[in-house]
Parts: sequence; C-alpha cells; structure tokens
Amino acid sequence: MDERKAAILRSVVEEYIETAQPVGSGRVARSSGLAVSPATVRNEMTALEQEGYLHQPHTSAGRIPTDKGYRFFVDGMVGPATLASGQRQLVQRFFASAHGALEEMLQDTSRLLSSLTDYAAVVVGPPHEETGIRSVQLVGLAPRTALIVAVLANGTVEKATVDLADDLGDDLIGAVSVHLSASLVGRTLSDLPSPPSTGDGVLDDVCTAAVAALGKAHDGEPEQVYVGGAANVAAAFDAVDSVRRVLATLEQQYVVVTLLKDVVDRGLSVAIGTEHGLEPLSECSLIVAPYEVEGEQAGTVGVLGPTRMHYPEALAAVALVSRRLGKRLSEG
Amino acid sequence: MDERKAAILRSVVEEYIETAQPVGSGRVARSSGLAVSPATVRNEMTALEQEGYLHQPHTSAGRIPTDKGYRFFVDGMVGPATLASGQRQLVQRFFASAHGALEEMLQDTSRLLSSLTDYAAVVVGPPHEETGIRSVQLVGLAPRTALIVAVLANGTVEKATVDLADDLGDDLIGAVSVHLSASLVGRTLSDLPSPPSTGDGVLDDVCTAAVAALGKAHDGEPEQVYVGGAANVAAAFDAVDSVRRVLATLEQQYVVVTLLKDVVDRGLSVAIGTEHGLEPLSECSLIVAPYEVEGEQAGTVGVLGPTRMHYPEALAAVALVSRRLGKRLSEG
DNA sequence: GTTGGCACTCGTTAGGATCGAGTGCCAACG
DNA sequence: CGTTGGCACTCGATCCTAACGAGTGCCAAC
Repeated sequence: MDERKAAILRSVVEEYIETAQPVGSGRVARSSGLAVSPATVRNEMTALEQEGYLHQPHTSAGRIPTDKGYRFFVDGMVGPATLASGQRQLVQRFFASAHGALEEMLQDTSRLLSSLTDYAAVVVGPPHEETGIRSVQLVGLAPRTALIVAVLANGTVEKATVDLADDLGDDLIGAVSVHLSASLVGRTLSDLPSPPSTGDGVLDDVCTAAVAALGKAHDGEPEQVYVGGAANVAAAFDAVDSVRRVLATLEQQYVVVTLLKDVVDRGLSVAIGTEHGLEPLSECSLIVAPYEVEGEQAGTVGVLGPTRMHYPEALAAVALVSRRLGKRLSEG
Repeated sequence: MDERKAAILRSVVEEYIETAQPVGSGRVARSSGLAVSPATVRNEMTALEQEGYLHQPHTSAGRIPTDKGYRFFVDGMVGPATLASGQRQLVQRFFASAHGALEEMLQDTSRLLSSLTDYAAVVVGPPHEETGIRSVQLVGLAPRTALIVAVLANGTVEKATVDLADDLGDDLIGAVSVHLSASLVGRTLSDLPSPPSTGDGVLDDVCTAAVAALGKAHDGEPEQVYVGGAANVAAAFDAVDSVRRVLATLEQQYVVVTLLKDVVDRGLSVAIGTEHGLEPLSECSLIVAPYEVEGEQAGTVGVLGPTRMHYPEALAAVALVSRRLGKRLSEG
C-alpha cells in the first residue's frame, strides 16, 4: 500500500467518522490535501475497495470504510490525540478529589470516561481473589445465620452468609472470629486454607463452614464491572434495534468482563467491529486499557462506541484515565 | 361519565395499547362489545375528547388516549390481571432459590421483574440508616489509613475510610475496635452516639474520627437502586431520542430514588406520563409498590414503561414481586 | 337518542419526473 | 505510464401529483 492510497483511505475514514455519509472522490480530493484530481482518487478507491478496505453501499454512492479500513486507520495513527485542556483538567480534578470507597470511585470513573468521550464506558474492578485479607470476622445475624466478613487490603469487603447447624452464643461466635482471623489474615480469597483444628469439634465445624461459604461466594464470579453513560449508546446509533442489542449485551456483566479481558489478553487496545467476535456488538468498536496498581495489572477501563468512533480522542481519553486511575489507586 | 362512554374509553385505551395506532370509531364499535353503530361511538368520542380523555393527532385520524384517559382506565380497572402460570412459577422458583447477599438478590429481583414485564424495572433497597448495627470494626489498611466497617442486621456492610493523624499500631487499632464495638452495636447509622471517653486522648480522637467518617459517608446518600432490563426501554419507544432521554434519567440514581419515593409517598401505585412531574419521563408510566420487611416498609419495586404499557399485567407483576420480595427478606 | 348517509379531511402510498452526487471508462496529455 | 478531463450512466434522494382510504363531522330520518 503506497503512501497516497493510505492518505486517501485515511481521508475517507476521517470524513466518514465526521459525517456518517458515504464519502465520494470529490470530497477526498478536496479534503485530503493531496494535489490530485477526483479521477485519480477514484482509481485508487476502486483498488482500495478490491483490497477490502472500503465498501460501496451501492453503485454510484461514495465509499464507507470496512472494519479492515478502520483497522488500517487505527494502526497507522500517529498516536492518540491530545485532549482538550478542559478535558484534561476535568480528569485532573476528578482524581484529585476522588475519595471514599473503591466501588464508588470505579463507578464514578466510568461516568467520567463516558462524559469525556460521549460513548458508553466500562470499568472492571481489581480481582478480589488476589488481594490480601486484612481482617476476618464472623457476625451473628439471626439465630442460625451468621455472616463472615473479610476486609481486603484495597478496602473492599467480601462477605458470605453461613448457615449454622445450631444456635451459637455470642461467645462462641467470637471465638470462631478470633480463630478465623488468626488463620486467614494475610492469605487471599483464592488461597484459603482450611483452618487448623482447635480440638473443639463444634468450633471447627463452624470455621470450616464459614471458610467454605466465603470461598464459594466468590468462586468463578467475575470481577465487578461498572458501566457508565449507557444512554450514549442511544445517541450513537439511529436504529433503535441496534441500540437494544448493544444495551442488552452491556447488561450481561459476565459477558462484558470476559470481553474486556479477552481483548486485553490478546494485547489489543482497540477491537473494531467483528474483531472481538461478539456478534451483537459487531457495529461497535471497543477501546480498552488495563490499569496498574503498584505495578500489577489490576483491572481494565474501556469505551464502547460505534465503529465510526473518534478513535484518536477516545484512545487518548482511555489511556489518560487508565493511567490516572492506576496512579490514584496506587497511592491508596 | 356514563357507563357507555367509559366502555368506549376503555376500548380505545386497550386497542391503542395493543396496536400503537390511533383508534377509530369503527374499530371501537366492533371490539367494544357494545351494540352501537360507529356513528354513536363518534358522538361519544367527540365528547370524550372535549373532556380531555382522548386526543386526535389530526383531523380525520383516530383517537389516542391522553394521560387523563389512561388514568381513568387504570382507576376503573377491576384489578390487576392474573399472571400466566408460567410467570407465577418463575417468581416462585426465583424466591425459593434466591440466596446470598441482599445486594445481589435485589439486583436479581430487578432483572426478574423486567423479564416478567418486558419493561425496565427498578428496585430500591432498604434504608441503611434505620437498620441496627450488629458489629463494628476498625481495620488498618495503610500506615495512615484505616477502614471502619459496620455490619448491619440485614447482612449489608457499611464502611468508611478514616484518615489517621499518626501511624497506629495493630494493638491500638484493636483497642479502638473494641471500644467502638461496645458503644455502637445496637444503634443505627442515623443515631450514632459520640463514643464515651476512655481517658486516652489518642484513642478518643481516633474513635471520634471513625464515627464521624461512618456517619458522613452515608449522610444524605440515597438508598441503593438497582435497575434491570434497561435495554427494554429501547424496545418500548421507536424514537431513538426518547430512548436516550429515558436512559439518561435512569442513570441518575438519586433522581430515580427520589422519583419512586415521591410516587409512593403520594400513595400512588401508578404514575402516568406527566403525573410524576419528571419531564424527561413524560412519555413513560411508572408502576410502583413498596415492600415490607417484618411489617415495616423497607423499599420499593417498580416498573418503567411507555404510557401505553400493559397496566393490568404490569401491576400484577409488581404487586406479586413486591409481596414475595418482602416475604423472602422477612424470613431472613 | 340513535343511525345511515355523505361530503370532507388528511395522512399514507404509489408512481413518475427530476436532480445530483458519484461512478466507471476512455481518450488525451505531459 | 500515471494522471486527468470529459462523459455517459447509475441510483438514491427529493419533489410532485394522484389515488386511496380510514376516519371524521354533520344532518336528516328513524
């Protein structure tokens, strides 16, 4: 692919992202900056179509980029755009004043990202399984029900209800608490030991049940995902049915988490159209970036928009937010 | 309003809900079961229009119910429909097998309700402020940061980060925990006492800070709200802009909570169109029902659909789900 | 009070003409 | 040989008109 063809392709993509209208040779000749006639552009465009970068809705219409065309555009980008200073300030201020619980911060981050890009935004939280347990406690709720509560190092709380065979007194529950605390603190949810025997059968049984409940509650559960700006999906498409499909997919937390993980694992930061293989989202592109907490990859932030999204700006926003989020979470 | 006019109005509403097309006199004459001619129906319909129950999009089109027309229809309903046995079973099974944390159960309930009705569903959780505290604990997270964790009687966990002036040792944190526990257990979040002095200045300071943090974190915060089936909004309207407006409103948790509270407080179970005063939702109707846990009104479930929603079925679903949810939560 | 008849309204649909953006092809040009 | 202007052609979009028909309001008759 020679430089001129690339320039033409870029021009088509840019125009189409801006106008959502098929782009004709005349428009490209004017806007691409190339000093060539529309006829020359036409010749190149037929070639680009044959190579699969462009698509013609019908004879005598302009061209529309294919997924492959967007891919070339994205790969050939000089890099993410620089965000407007107002937007950078917004991010700055958000993370400067971000406070309180991890959960709220992640939810607010997804809202921030969606308001930066005008697309739907997704934030996947850090895996609970790998975070150190700071405290464990058993709390009696009802005569035969207790709650095992584990506080993790990142400030999140995991809990599970434990059904008890007998009605235990507060003293016994307290004893169990102490024993559990001694054996579980410092471990992780994915690495729960069976607590050493105390010699007391009842006490041991409760301990085992509690640990089992805690382990089971978060076994195979995906990480928490926070979706922000879902309403932007409605603005991005004008077919109400496309909107429905995308929203229905976004509601399935498990699917979303898997999707983001998958894309990140494949080392991509942009998945265009069908590249991620999720059929209901074939009209969408997804931009993702992992964020790191204390050097460890902790979670993912992402943006979901139409394939004709503003890639440079969205990439910049996602990159900035993921970096700042990681930094913010690292300082504790 | 005589009986025949009421029957005609009912017929118009039912037809319009079914077809989404303006309803003409001929159709009503056929479907209403009244033995009258279209001409008679026409006479009545002009009267109904002058009284504000019906609206004509343009001369020589059929009639569409106004909000007032829907209101009359709903008020005159013999009662909620009986749900299909398949749906009743679904609810049955859901609550029989519902398990685990309150939060997940409420989220799943909203999904259940949305799948029953094909509208968006909303569930507002019980207020945390009024639930008894079962356990309080201070956990050190970082050198100068701790987390105060309160377990409530309904199995939910409240927490707040506490910034410490000094780096406290585990022993001191433990002491604070014990002291906090002694003074806070049994109280509620809305009724936090200032812990009695221990004679130790540092210890007292930390206690006060922790209690303040806990109180502040949930002061004026609305109850948690769970939205399910938001994608159904896209199916209910065919103007993509209406969809956007409604979704954008649903994303504002505070607005949604206030809306539901407001409607319930006014003793309504149905708010039609502009009745709730929330402009972006003027094309929607809202069906709500409070649910009671142990005799106390605890929260609200609701359904948001287009004004031309299937009121009898939706009412039945909301009523059933709220009743069963309350029952399920009461048994602990 | 009810009804059939009737003229009228007005959105919807269908057909046809026109427009114009855009194309492919080709011959000419540097 | 790549580039370009010219040109005929395509085909969706736009506009117009006509015909249709569902529905209305009104009125006279029952």
